[in-house]
Amino acid sequence: MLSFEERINSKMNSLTISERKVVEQLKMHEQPFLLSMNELSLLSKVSEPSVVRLYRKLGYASYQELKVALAQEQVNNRFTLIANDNDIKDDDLADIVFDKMADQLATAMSMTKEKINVQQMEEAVQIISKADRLFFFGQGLSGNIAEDGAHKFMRMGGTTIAVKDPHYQAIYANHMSKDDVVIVISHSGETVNIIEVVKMSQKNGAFVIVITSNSNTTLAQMADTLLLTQAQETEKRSDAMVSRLVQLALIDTLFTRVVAIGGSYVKEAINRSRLAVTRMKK
Amino acid sequence: MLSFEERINSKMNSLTISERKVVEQLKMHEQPFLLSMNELSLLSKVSEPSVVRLYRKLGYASYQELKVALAQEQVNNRFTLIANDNDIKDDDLADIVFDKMADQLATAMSMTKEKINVQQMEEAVQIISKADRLFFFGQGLSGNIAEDGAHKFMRMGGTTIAVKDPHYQAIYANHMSKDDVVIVISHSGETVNIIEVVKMSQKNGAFVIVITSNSNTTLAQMADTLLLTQAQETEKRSDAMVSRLVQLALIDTLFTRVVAIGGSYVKEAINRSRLAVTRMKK
DNA sequence: TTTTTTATGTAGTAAAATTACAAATAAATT
DNA sequence: AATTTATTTGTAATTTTACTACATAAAAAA
Repeated sequence: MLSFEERINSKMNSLTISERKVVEQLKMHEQPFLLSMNELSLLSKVSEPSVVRLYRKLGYASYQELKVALAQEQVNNRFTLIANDNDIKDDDLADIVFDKMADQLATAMSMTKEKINVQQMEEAVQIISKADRLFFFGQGLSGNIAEDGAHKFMRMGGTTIAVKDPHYQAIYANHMSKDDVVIVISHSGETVNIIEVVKMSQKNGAFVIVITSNSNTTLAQMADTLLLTQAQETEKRSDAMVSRLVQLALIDTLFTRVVAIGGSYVKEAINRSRLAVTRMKK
Repeated sequence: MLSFEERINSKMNSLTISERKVVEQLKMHEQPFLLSMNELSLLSKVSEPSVVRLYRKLGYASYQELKVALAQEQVNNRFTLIANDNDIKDDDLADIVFDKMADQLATAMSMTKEKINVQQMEEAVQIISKADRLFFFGQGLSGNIAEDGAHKFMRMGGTTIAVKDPHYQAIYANHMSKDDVVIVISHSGETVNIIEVVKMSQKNGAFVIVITSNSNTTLAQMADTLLLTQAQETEKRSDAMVSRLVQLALIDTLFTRVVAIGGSYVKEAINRSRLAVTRMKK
């Protein structure tokens, strides 16, 4: 079903002057779907039949149909408007802050989804599944994400290690082999230590998956598989927070896929891990 | 603005038999916003004035207004329907998995937003701002969230400690004072250790903020400030992942607010922290 | 200039929404 | 049980809205 906007765009040059006046009013008005045909014709300074001819040209069977379409699309426009003014201000109270964050997160998630290369990602899933050892490398705040990821994959029963300390990362990198997989999390993508470590890991044959928020970085270029969060850099104060959440969601996605293709064996292993934790809590 | 559904629910018992027949038809019909009043009255087997009386009772000024509301909410219902089929299947490839996760996350975020008590949360922000020491308690996966939170608040320059080990938590709890604030993260809300630790902290006068996903838990009941993620338990495999992301977003919200009311002094402190990290990376 | 085409409006009609009021039903009072 | 009162519902008339047929005006083509 074509949207009002699309219909206008495709028919604009075949519209008469009077008809364009009506379009003008419809676009101008806050809530055009509340206007009667009479009101609309008065506002547009044209006759009612001109209004009729317009919506017929646009492919609506009745004035009601036009109004319904406008009402439904208004909802979408409203969402877009909110999403555009989602900069967090100092005098926004907690609920507003949270709401704006939700908006930014939703946007970031859909932008990230656009950038996903399914083939590459599924290939990465295969490689993780067959990996001898799985390393999560991250420093600072990204270190927490690394730990979170490791914590999850650990439950599958394989060798999974999170490394936050740059020296330890270097040591591990020096002893990698071709059956090892490294998942590197970096917000900036330019941390010198990490770049060195990745270089060394790859030299030793390890497969490197990079999760970062910018494709124009040294780290991104080196990746065997690159997982990008966000396509646009908006320089908002909350950007780092949001991209962190998206990074976690990406790791969750990897995990979900690895479990899915792993079959019953893997699922049982995870179940055993869960039971082990539950037992301990008693 | 109340939704049609909400209006019905709040007015249902004050509706007459004829009026309920109309509601019945509106709910039944695929596209009720395309019905004329005459059609609707015929379908409902009542007179037209009965239809008028119904929408007046529901607070709509005209039949057109009711139709517009129904048309707009139909869009939402459509989204909800899509959102309801977002169970992640084993044969969903990575991009689909990620997409469904984004959907679930968006739903969870908006459900959480509904549950936010602004006054209480802003009060918590004030208390955190004035706190002598700030503790983040969490075990297992929630421990990573605790560390993430601590990492962030730490940059403000105060005393901020993440504690993942139950024994350490117990020790800290025993030495709390009335100027201490504890933020407890727990998915289940029933972890025995954590409950004991919270009890002890409160006994010593500490203020306890609980972040969990269910209000019917022991931990939730004990909270001085309760931050709930999700209102509804759907028992999906991905629920834990999603609620973890929402928990992080809640902590980000707290942090954003604390920084906002802290003014220039706090912002400078954070800036110094950032520079310190940047310098180290060179 | 005349003819043809295109654009627009006038006036009337049909349909839809709304109102005033009365009939019917149910509840309360005597 | 009868009468009054209140509530619910519908009938019929009125107003408003959407739509149509046709005429006029303006523009383009012959």
